[in-house]
Amino acid sequence: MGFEDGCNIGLVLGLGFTSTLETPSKSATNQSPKKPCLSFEPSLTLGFSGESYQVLKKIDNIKGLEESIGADLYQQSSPHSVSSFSSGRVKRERDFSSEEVEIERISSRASDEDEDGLINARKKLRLTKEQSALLEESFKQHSTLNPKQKQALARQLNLRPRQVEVWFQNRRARTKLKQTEVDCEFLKKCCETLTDENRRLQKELQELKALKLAQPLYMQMPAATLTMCPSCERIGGVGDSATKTPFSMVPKPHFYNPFANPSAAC
DNA sequence: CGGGTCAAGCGGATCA
DNA sequence: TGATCCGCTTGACCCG
Repeated sequence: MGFEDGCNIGLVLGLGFTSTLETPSKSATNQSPKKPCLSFEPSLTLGFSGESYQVLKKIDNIKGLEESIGADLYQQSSPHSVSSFSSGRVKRERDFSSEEVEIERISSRASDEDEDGLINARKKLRLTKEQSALLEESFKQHSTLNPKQKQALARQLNLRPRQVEVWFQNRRARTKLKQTEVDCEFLKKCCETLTDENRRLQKELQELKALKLAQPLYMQMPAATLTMCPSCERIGGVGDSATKTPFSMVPKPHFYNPFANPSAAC
């Protein structure tokens, strides 16, 4: 990655992020408090495709079936019934309550056979605009759901609770991925800045070294130990440089030219 | 046809 | 021990 290439400068970066994360309100959820809610809000857009239209049509077609089964099996009418794609894989029944398993069992009956007579064809569910919008709205309020919220949302959206749960999981994953990309870009810029700074300091060091070689021998001492004034040849202490000594340590690694700073204090 | 998107499955970790 | 989360992956679908 380019980031690693750019960092090959012998510097150590220590960076943290605080401003991009915000703690979600826990009042309406019983989820783990350790989860940060990212303020980043990538937009999700779902276009209407022919498939979506088909899904809606199929939903309409099974409305009557839903009513005949009963209100407690509301999910049966959900798009899942059109997209109940077990695809031959082992069903993950531990994610379902007994009610959900029953719903799954019944809905599979309605979905495993489509009009083409295909059995167990895994079809991809595309959420409608309305479903996505409502899920997004709910996600803005809290990025995790407690079981009651999940149930309510599923009922509202005509989806299975499991589908709502999956949508939230994938949504969190997308948010995290997006935030990681943002962090990566930020670190790249930091790395570039530090590279430039390092280059500048190296150049300054070279200039200092060249200047030092050009000086007379008695001046070729480290600035930190240079305590004798070259003009009056008085020895000054290191500790009281602010008041008495003609030479003092430079607090910052800025260019120090002894010729431009003659022993005016003498 | 290849790559992107996204719903969903699976396995492991964590927690009450 | 069950519920839930996350990371990784799969597979269907869409698009240029």
